[in-house]
Amino acid sequence: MAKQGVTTRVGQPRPNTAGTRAELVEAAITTLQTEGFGGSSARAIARTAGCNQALVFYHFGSVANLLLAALDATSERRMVRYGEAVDAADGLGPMVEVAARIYREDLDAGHMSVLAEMIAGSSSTPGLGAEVSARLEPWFGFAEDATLRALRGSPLADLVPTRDVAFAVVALYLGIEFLAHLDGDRSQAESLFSTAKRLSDLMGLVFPVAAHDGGDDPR
Amino acid sequence: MAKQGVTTRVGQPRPNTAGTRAELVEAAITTLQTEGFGGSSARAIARTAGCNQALVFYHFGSVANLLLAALDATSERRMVRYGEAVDAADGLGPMVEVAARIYREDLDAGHMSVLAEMIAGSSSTPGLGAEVSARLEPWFGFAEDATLRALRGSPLADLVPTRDVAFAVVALYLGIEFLAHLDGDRSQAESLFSTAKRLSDLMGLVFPVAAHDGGDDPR
DNA sequence: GTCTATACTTGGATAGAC
DNA sequence: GTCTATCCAAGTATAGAC
Repeated sequence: MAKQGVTTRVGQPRPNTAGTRAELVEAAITTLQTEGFGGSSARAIARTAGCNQALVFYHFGSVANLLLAALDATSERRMVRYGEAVDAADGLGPMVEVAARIYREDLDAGHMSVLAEMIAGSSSTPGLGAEVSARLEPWFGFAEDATLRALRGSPLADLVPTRDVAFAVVALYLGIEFLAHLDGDRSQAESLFSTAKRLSDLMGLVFPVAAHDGGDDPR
Repeated sequence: MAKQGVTTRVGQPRPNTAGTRAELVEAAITTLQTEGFGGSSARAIARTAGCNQALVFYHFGSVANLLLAALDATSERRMVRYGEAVDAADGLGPMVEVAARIYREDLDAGHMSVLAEMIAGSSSTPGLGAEVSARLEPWFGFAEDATLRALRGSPLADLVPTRDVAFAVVALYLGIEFLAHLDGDRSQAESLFSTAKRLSDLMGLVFPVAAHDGGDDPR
């Protein structure tokens, strides 16, 4: 029925080109970013990957599984990258700067996008919530570590429960991502980060770091 | 085809019972809450409303329009309610208490749920983002007003740009809603609010309020 | 205004040829 | 492993009877 028989490459099976599986994962990532969770069907992802729709089910069993694999892939990459950035930051001011840099880099790379879409889709897909939740756990740990690093040596460290701060930070990042994506406007987030920077500098004056030389308390 | 002809009430048109339109809006709200954006089809909503699927299109033209009407309905209700609560709060501590109370009440009533689902669905539905974004605008204004009220009379008022705080507050609420809904766990949010309360009390000691008699604006 | 019936589309998933 | 073909379910939307 379909016009074929001519020498088109369409319809020709490509034998095991390195890894269709990996290509599908990459395609799932970009499809989640551009079309959202609702637009990430097996057909849409396969189109992006340049392969057949049936391969989604052959390699992953279901669309949801492929999407989770996509989330795993970006998560691992970003976790490594952010770990380095955070390790290089000491104190509140530098950590806020790192946070802003991570935000920008992440917005471009789109990891938060992937995460946000998976969270968004979890409300409508039975069982997905638990899977996504489990994959979110390391990020709370990461944020808690960053919080400890940011407050180390400051009297604030004893006043604020790092677990709560970590939760708030993750929630805030998530909320910012949703809002920024909603109207494509980054400026509000940028403004917020620059204000945060200014306030953290101010905080550094009120609560000087104890660890270094004698910045003794003004009492 | 379907067995009919007997005296079942099924299949009998209910003439203009007060307002099917309003019933559909209510059904859309509960469907968004229980099934999420992806599960809120015309059929699902009509089932909840106990009426026919075709009525969605007769009354609203499209599913998206009905969902937007649902968002409008909850938004208006909650805006009135929160306005009263915020008007009764003066100073940082009381405002944080109000924020926590609003959070709990809202989680039960499910307005944030509806908003979150609409934001979630906006990534996949062309044109929806702009509509939702416009409906979010009043909430930024509301948060900004609450921020002004919370900081009135404190030296912090001159240090903190209220617009940035408002943006952060909305983003944080949104993020918390998504996270709480993901695994059905409220405890992290509760912990965060109680920590916020403790810190705001502490802040009240560091930056004491200048003048305050509960009446007209303290200058 | 409300219902039934239906046309049309898209998507998940499987069977089987290559 | 990859593709074609196909089945089936669910959704949007419209036409027309009541």
